[in-house]
Amino acid sequence: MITINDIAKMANVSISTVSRVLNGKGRVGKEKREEILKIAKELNYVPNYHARCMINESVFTVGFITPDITNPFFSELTRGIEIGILGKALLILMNSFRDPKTEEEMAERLKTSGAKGIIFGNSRVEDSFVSYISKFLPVVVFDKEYESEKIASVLLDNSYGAFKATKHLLDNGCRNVIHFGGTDELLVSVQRANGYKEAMKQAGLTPRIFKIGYDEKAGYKKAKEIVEKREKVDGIFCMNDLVAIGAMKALKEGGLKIPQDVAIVGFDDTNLCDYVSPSLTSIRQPAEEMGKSAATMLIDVIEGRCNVRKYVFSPTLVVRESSLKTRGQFS
Amino acid sequence: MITINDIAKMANVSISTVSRVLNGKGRVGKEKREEILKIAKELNYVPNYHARCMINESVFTVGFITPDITNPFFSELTRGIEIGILGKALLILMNSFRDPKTEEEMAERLKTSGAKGIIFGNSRVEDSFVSYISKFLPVVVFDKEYESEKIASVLLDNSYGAFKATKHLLDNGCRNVIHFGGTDELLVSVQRANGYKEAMKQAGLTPRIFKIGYDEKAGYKKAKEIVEKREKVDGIFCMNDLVAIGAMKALKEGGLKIPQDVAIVGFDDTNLCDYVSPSLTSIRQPAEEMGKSAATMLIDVIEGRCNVRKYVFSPTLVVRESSLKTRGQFS
DNA sequence: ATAATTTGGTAAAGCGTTTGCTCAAAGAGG
DNA sequence: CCTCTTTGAGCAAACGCTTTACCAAATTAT
Repeated sequence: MITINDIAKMANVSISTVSRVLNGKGRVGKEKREEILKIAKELNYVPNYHARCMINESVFTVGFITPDITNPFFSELTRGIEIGILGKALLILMNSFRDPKTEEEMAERLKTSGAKGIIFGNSRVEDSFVSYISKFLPVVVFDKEYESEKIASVLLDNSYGAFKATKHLLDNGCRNVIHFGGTDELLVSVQRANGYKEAMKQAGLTPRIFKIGYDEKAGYKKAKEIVEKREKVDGIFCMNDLVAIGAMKALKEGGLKIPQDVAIVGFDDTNLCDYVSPSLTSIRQPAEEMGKSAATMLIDVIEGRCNVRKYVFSPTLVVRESSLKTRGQFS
Repeated sequence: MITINDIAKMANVSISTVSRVLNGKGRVGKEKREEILKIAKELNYVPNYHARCMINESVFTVGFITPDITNPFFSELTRGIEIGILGKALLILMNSFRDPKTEEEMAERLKTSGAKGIIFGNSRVEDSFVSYISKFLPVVVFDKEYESEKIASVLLDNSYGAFKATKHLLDNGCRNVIHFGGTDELLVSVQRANGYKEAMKQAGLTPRIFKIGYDEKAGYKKAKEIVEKREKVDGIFCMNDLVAIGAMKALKEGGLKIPQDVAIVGFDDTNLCDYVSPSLTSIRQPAEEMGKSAATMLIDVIEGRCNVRKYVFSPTLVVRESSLKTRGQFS
């Protein structure tokens, strides 16, 4: 590795002179300046990042722990975060595959690796761990709120979104609406299940919830089962778009028409919704915006401009073909 | 920030003793050891990463510059890379949105930020820039090969893949097969277009290539145009799955049946293929494997175990419904 | 001509860790 | 009782860089 010292020797000047030239500070004669610049270039000199960091902390890194980057919702979120921190920090991406143990290890890793902040995307880590890690560096958490001053949140009213989705199915003539949800360890799952239950209750119907998971495979598998058992189902509210897409495949394979036989609503409103057929009605989370907010909030805290501690976003219903039973029947 | 020095003062020992305790090296009396450990814990001490890096470079970072993390192919690739570097390094993810200027800036940024290596995912940076940056730190490039010893490659035989795809469409009875490709700046686009041309030529047909882009929108827009102009087209080979999915939507909206009226083949074999309808025939790139290879190759170079400089993967055709014209007609 | 200021440059003090060397005290062996 | 080894702990250098205090020469003002 070539250092500022090597350059100094070559140019027959002191290291401080070299440093001044390289940083454009102080006054150095023109000839020496150019000489030094030339040598630095020739030697492909790159200032040592870590040495630099020890003095002035210019560019730092923040970590984003995501359950599954393959899910378009999270990739959009990631993009938002990237935009939010642009120029301020570097983003370290980590994929936990939804394993809480892995998430903890990753956070620990970030902590010992000089990261200046962590964003938890929709994670299953225990509250106690979040509190613990927040003692060391600022934290932003998606979809979960904490007492502590040190922990910022980006929230979406999930139960309201789920309520809307379910209500929409009911309003469109569905009576036997079931819910494909995630596991109870994930708060988001619980909230969405609650919204669904509430809507069913208000309509005087009994909710049926299947806790199946978060991806296409899970949706496909369960829907397949339901088709084979010929269960009486005319609407499914899925906890996310991937599950919905998986379910749609199974239903179609079973010869059922969407939305005429079974209407479907997803969650997240990923860009896929437009491109599956029938296009998928979904509850929109403004992923990119949410990511951006998380990032700016984190940067603010890191740079000592602590103010906002919470962002709340509203879900909106985006109606597409997969849920329009009535119109579907007559068109 | 709390340092080893603070602990030393509190415990009335020298900093070297503290360091020894914390690192489990050297011999320190039991009482002092426990005292020091206790104080460190109470103070939430975290060793300064950068100071540490200046002495022994344990955990380092590598950067991955991806054109579009939203594309499932790249998120799978990313996952592969993550798996490949697990435990060795941290991954810094950067999204260039396919802008070569941005890509250069990002690489420069990584360079000055102490990253130990860079992976370029399917990028449009100029060769000269890759050569330049490879002087500073090891580089792995997807889909492009270089002379230099310092630049490793992960390759896929794109033109063969495209050839297979086109051949498959022709074998299934298509005559008017067109190609939705990317722009010429991206080598992958050129290679796939070439494979397509070759297959058409062998069949005695004239190729028609539209250079449209890389996402659903691009595919949708162009297909819409073609539908509206009522062009004579019975097969489309798309440069990637997203384009294919966009095209499928436009065709369906135009009342055309897939595959009966128009057969479609994509590229990448992302997990979406199974879930669109009709399911999408595609050319498989083993994304996760490729990512893993890139990562291990990079780590090998960084850690001085330089050996492999190139990985070549083979594309395979994965047949699904969207291309089976003949069978489609009779089933 | 002298004092005041500008200009060009050096030397040294950190930043937080790790580690080789030194040294004292304590225990073991003769 | 003296030497030899082991154990415990400190000093100081090193990692590569920035920054500040400081000095000398050159320029300008008085």
